[in-house]
Amino acid sequence: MNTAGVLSSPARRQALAERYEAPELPPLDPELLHLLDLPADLPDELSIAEVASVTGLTAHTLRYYERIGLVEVARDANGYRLYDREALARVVFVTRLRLSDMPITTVSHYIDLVNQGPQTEPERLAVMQEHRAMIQRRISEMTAALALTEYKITTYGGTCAP
Amino acid sequence: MNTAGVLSSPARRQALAERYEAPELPPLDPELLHLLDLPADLPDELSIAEVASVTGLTAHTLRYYERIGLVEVARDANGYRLYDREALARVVFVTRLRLSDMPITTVSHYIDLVNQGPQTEPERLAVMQEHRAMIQRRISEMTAALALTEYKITTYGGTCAP
DNA sequence: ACTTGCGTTAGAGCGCACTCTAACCCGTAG
DNA sequence: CTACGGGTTAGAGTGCGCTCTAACGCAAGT
Repeated sequence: MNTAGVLSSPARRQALAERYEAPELPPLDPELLHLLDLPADLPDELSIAEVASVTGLTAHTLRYYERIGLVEVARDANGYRLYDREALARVVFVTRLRLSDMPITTVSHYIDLVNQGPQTEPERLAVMQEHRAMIQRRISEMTAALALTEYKITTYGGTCAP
Repeated sequence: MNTAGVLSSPARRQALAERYEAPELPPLDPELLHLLDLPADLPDELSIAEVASVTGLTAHTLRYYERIGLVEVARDANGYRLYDREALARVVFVTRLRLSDMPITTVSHYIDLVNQGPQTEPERLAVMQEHRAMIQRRISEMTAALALTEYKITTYGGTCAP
């Protein structure tokens, strides 16, 4: 069994950090895409700092997600959080939904549905279908905005006219 | 010269609304895309309610944009706002940048640069180039999220695993 | 023994972008 | 005359999603 000491050993954290640490670019959003291919050879149980490293979220945010019921996390003998594979998977899943601007209330609702069992599958499907529509709308807005921006760039300088 | 009475005549507002009114769908975002092809035959001066109709913003938001210096708007004899073509163009421009998630501070900075004259063109270009990069990042995030969502939809129900 | 560094909690605070309120003004319709 | 439907202002309030603070616990190093 892991103790808090082992989990937070500098060597281990170092190793994790070297392999998986989020590039600490500008704020939170940008390169979080690296989440989309998390390696499969992570330890079975991670400390909060390690999950933070791997996901790019802060420990504060991870605690917040647990507080509002997005994920359940086990504790060790000292009361420290131990993220197992399932908990990590949840966090990653939530992060991906958040990255596509799904409101936290909706994420929360979806997770409640999953927790309620398989009879909620039709509703989950509906949630995802609605979310897909939203993403598609957002992508076309962004594409239009990209066109405007390209136009401003190629015409240089540019005014405030649309 | 237009009086407030004429500007806010129900008939005129009705006519504008019929032709241009924003579809009042869910919240603000969704179909604001119709902004991307504003008709060219609008009156020369619009009241705040008319600009609200045409752009889909609320009058509150339009006043807010003026307050924080995103646009200057003339007044009639009664102190009512009169949006001329230039003011409308600004509002539309700001709205498009906002739709692509440019923070208001950045919009504001860009507009300050425009107001400062042509010698700021290089910096404006830089702002737009950075914005383009952000949009591209956002589009690829959304595309990845779309793929995840499609996957969840096709595999039906779905768990919270990533 | 004490400092360092990680963790814990409850709860307060913050930044953003609106959004709304209260009190008031003006012109037309009934 | 008065009610109504527009407009005005300064300034307060809201909802979201974190983000931080304060006070504390444990254990390993010097």
